[in-house]
Amino acid sequence: LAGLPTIIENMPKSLRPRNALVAALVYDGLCTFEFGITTEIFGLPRPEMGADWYRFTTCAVEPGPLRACGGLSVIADGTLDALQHAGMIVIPGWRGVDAAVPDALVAALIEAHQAGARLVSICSGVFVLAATGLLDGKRATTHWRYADALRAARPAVIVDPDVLYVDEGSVLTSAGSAAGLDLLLHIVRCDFGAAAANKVARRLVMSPHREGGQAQFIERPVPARPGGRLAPLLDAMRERLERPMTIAELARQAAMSERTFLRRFREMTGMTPGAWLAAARIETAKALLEAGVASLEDVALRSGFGSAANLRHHFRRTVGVGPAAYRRRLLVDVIGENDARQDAA
DNA sequence: TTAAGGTTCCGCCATT
DNA sequence: GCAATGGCGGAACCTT
Repeated sequence: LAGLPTIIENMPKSLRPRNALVAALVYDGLCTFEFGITTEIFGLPRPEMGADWYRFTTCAVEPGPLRACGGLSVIADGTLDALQHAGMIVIPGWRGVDAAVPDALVAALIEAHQAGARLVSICSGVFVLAATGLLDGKRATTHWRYADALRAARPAVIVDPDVLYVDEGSVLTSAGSAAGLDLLLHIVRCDFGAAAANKVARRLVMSPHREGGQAQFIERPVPARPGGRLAPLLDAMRERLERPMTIAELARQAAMSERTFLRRFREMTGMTPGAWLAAARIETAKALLEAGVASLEDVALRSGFGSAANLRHHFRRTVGVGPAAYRRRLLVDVIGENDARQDAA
């Protein structure tokens, strides 16, 4: 990543945001976490990203100091009038799924959208976006708990509760709270390329791209008696993924027969032990590849796949590309653009 | 990529 | 009578 500033400097204009000003909405009952991640991605000084990086401002929906979750008071930079200058408007979680959206806010968002602004909602912020009518006929997502409420509030919106975010071009929506980070990183990836998104993700100490949808985070009923017995074993399995584990050994540790262990495991996790181990090992392998571990044999041994051939087999089947291709893809988007332009020159 | 041996998973049924 | 458990056998999958 040493050459990142140069790469960004030479980046084609099509990859750059047309208008770098990001405006975050602030209102009474503001969700502090979602406002915070918006600030973290777009509001922190990042001189290493070059002069074209986002500029950040906040716009108050209502006058005066506003209350945010956690007892904070917030004074915004400007009012709704400032939205007309923004290239992107971020709407953190709204104060309630049934809370009315002020007419002035709806009008300001529609006007900004017509002027070319991208509208981005996190979690229940989608209810503000839906009120504008700009989501009608489009796919959108929100926290899985609010999916039915969104369908009821705006039947014309195609609600997909099983994804982390939906990009419909000029309107983008994300699932609950932390999925907002995935959407904001996706926006950075679209605007500045994969290497820039990876760099921001690394500074956040998070994965640059999470696979899978919300279903994996929806609570499953856990049987009170046997489920509790397996929880320590799952922790132990996570801590020694690099070692081979047999069903017989795991069942013995859980003090159950193999047959009962398989039943209890599926009830608790929704997966078989083999599938659970494979998924956990794939995530470990991805982290090792992203961290720059050199040989695939080493990645395979440290993630528990035993051999590079076995790692390739599972990785390709789960992720869709081989581990080497996955590692290359972390940088190829931006560097490839740069190389192609140099070739053309 | 393929093949073969080993392992896992699950339906079924008997037992507790 | 019901629910939980455990063994068996075969198909599917994994590993080398």
